Amino acid sequence: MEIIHRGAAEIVPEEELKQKLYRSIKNGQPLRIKLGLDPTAPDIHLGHTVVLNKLRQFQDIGHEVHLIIGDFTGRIGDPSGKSETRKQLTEEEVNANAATYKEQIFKVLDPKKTIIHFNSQWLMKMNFVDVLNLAGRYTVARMLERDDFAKRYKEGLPIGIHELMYPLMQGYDSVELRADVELGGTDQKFNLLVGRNLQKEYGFEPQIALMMPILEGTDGVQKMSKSLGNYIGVNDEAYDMFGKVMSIPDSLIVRYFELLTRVPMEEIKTLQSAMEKGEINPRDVKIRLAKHIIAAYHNEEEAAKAEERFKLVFSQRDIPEDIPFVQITEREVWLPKFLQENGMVDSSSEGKRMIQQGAIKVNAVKQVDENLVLEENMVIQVGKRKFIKVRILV
RNA sequence: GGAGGGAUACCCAAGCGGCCAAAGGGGGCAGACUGUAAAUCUGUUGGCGACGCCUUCGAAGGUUCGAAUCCUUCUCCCUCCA
Repeated sequence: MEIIHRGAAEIVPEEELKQKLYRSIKNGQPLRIKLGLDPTAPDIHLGHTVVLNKLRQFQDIGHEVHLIIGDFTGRIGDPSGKSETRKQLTEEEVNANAATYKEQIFKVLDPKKTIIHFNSQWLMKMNFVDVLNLAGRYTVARMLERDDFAKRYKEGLPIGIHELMYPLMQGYDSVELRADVELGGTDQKFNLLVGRNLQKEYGFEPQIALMMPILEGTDGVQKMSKSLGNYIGVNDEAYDMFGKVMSIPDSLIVRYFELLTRVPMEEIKTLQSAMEKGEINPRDVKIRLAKHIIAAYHNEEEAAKAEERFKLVFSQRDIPEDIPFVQITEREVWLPKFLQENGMVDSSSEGKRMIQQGAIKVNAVKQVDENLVLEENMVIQVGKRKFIKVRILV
């Protein structure tokens, strides 16, 4: 129970979960833990892993994870809301995304205890009678309890009938699955509870809703998301990951430890109080955090290497060893263009700006001239973290 | 169905015939300080081998030597009335 509690934002109702766990232990029957996935975003980042980690913990104590890929909604397209019409996905796209998902998700989950479903399996088969039957089990008033519906209704903004159906579809997945527990972010609370109610309506044992907090991104304010550019992807390079973790604000350190690592809570608490008392530099705690995270998605060795390189580049302001080479044939170059061609800046105008602002270094010396004669093994640096090394082709 | 108001760069928001590649703020990027933290200060924020040229102010036309600014049509959004 303590394991399950860690990091959880809310468990509804907690008492029932205890009973289910107890019963499971007694009769050796694993619980069915559900998580729904959107088939449109195949790039998993640490924000997603908050929930995945919790699933993993369930697996570790013997339970069974059921992932539902929401290919049905993805395939019919969601015409709702202001956000421009979501594009319909073809079957191939859905499958391709699902494959990517698996590859990334199994960095956290145990494949042996994971079962993947597609909700089109049952939703596609329903006819209008079935749909009405489902819809008849819920009322508009209850649907309007949901925050964003309530708000829109009050403000006289449009709510599509089909939008009212989405929670029902998701909830129906739980019915089909006979889910014991459904996980989701706190933003999913309403949907998870609809699932619970529908199960009751259909005469099954209702699921427990377990909400995990929404993780803040590296900026420390907004939720982690790819479009905001404040994410750390599970497929990120080890060194990159290290840098991103190091750039999070101090206020997030403990949270990240709790939600993203397997470090025991007592240890985290010790670190926290040590930081508060000033006995330990938050930076060093962050280094530990970064190593834990990288070890989870790469390995210990990579983590150590990343740390070493990080210290070299940032603490000692030195040039790292393993810089990518660019092969060139012309020795005399106009730097703004050269930087652009090698992906160091977006445009030559930006390149010029960078030079003016003193952001460009050649062999660790600030470069002020736009023209440059390249030499073998010359190291060109943009900003703090972008390096390339010159190799001349004859 | 009728009457008004609006659409400006990544976001918010000024501009209302030339001085507008477009004020200000936010965000981003870079520099200083640092611990690639926070806070602070500074610079920068369409493209182009560039004291000039090209594309941008919802879309398409038009007036004018000259338009983000005026006119016409269209699209979308908001407010009020029915």
